[in-house]
Amino acid sequence: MQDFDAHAALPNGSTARIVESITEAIVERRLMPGTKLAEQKIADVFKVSRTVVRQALNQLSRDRLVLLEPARGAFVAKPSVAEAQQVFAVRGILETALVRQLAAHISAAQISELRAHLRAEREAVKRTDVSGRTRLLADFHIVLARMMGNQVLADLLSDLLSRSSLISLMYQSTHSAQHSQDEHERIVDALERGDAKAAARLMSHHLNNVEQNLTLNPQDTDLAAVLRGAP
Amino acid sequence: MQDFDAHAALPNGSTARIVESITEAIVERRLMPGTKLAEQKIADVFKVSRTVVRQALNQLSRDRLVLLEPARGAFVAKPSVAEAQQVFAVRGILETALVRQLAAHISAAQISELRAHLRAEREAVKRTDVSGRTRLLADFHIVLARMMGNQVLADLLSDLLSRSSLISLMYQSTHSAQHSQDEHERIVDALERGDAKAAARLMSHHLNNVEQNLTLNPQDTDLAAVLRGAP
DNA sequence: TCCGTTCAGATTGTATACACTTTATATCAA
DNA sequence: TTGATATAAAGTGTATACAATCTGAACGGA
Repeated sequence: MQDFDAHAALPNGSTARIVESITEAIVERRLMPGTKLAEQKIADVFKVSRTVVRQALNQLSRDRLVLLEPARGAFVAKPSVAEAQQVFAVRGILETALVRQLAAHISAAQISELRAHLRAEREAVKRTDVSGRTRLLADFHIVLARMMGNQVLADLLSDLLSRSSLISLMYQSTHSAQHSQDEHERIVDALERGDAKAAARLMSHHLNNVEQNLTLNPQDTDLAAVLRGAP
Repeated sequence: MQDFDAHAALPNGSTARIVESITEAIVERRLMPGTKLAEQKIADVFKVSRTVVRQALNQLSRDRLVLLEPARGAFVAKPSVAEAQQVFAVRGILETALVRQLAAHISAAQISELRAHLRAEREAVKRTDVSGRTRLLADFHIVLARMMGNQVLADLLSDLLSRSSLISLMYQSTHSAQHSQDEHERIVDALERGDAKAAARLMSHHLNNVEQNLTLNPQDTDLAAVLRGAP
C-alpha cells in the first residue's frame, strides 16, 4: 500500500509501474539477490520496449536495489556486510534524531495514527501474515519520518528502508517480528509521554537489535574460509 | 577536483560525462534555476543521441538538480524555501552526528589532511577565487564524511551538498566565505582536541549560520504579496 | 483591446534498428 | 578427461524513426 519509492519523481507512469513491480518482487523475495534482470524479458512481460525497461533499471540502480554492470546487464543487488552495517549506522543517526525531535512536537492525532498502525502490526503478526507484517514493520519507520513534516528526510529514509529490506532478506534475520513489534510499541509509548531521551534510546536499541540479529558472518562470505571449514 | 556525484554508479562514461558537465554548470551558476534543458540541444553539444542525454537528465532529476516535467521537458530545479530548510535540517542531523563520532576516532594523519584542506580554503578566500572557494568550502564537508569510512553516509551527504549549492546560489547567500572558513577552522580545532561536544555544537552553529544568511523570504515568493507591496 | 480557437512547428515519449560486447557451445590438442 | 580456442547466439549500448503532446503565433469574434 505504501510505496517504498515515495520520491518516485514524476515519470510517465509506464516506467514507474515497472520500478514498483520489480521493487515489490525484490522485497517480497520473489527475485533473489544476484538474479539477472534481462531487459528483453522484462520488456516482454510488461509489453513495452527495452527503452522503458532501461529507464526503470536505471532508477532501481540509483536506489541500490539493482546493480548495473556495464555491457553485462542488471542484477538484483547483493549488499555487502559492510554496506549493511553502514546503512544501519545512518538509519541510527537519522531515526534517533527523528524521534527525539518528534517527542517534543507530536500531536494527539498523530499518536492516534501511530496506535492504529501498531494495531495493524499486531494483527499481522498474530495471523502470521509474513508479507504483510514485513511491510507494516518497515512502514512504521516511514510513518514516523512523514510526521516530521520533512519530505527530504522522509525520502532519504524510504531509500534506506528498501535497502534494509533487501539486507534483512539476504542475511536471514533471526530477529522475531514479535520482538520488533514490541519495540515499536514502546517507542510510541515514549513519544506519547513526550520523553525524547527514552524514545531516542529505544529507537537506537531497536535498530541495534535488528542489526545484531542479522547473520552478518563475514567468514561466510569468504569463499576460502567456507571451503576450509567444510572439506 | 572532488566530484560532487561521488556515488556516480558505474554508467558508461558517456552519460556520466554529461551528468558531470551539467552538474558543474549548475553549481557554477552558468545555468540558472528554471532554465530549460532541451534534449536535442544538449545532444548536439556533446555529439551524442538524445538517448544518452535522457539518461543523464534522469540521473540529475534523482539528485534533485533538475526537474522533469512530463511531456514538457527538463528544467534546472528551483528548490523551494521549504525544501531548502529541510535540506539544512537533515544536514544538521547527519553532520553533527558525524563530527561527534569523528572526534573520538580521528587520526593524526586525518587531522593533517584537514589542515591541508583548510590551507587551500584560506588561499582561495584570500585571492577571491569565487568558483574555487565555493567548491573548497563544500568539499570540506565531504572530506569529513569520507573520513567516517561510511560510504553510504558519504554518498548521502554528497547529494545534500549539491542541493545546498543550488540553494545558496538561488537564495543569494550573505554569509561571507571568510566567516564560513573561520568556522571550519574551529571545527577542526575541536576535532583535534577530541572534543566531541564542541565539534558538534560548532558544526550545528555553522550550518545554522549558513541557513540564516540565506534570503529565505517567504513573502518574496508570494507573487500577490509582492505586487501589493510595490504598487 | 481582449479573449478564446486553431493550426503549424517544435519537443518529448516510445519503439525499432544496428553495432559491439559478452557468454555459451562446440571443436580440437594434449 | 582437461584445457584452450574459435565460432555462434544472446544481450547490451547507442542511434534513428515515428507517434503523441505541448508551445506559440495567427486569426476571428465579442
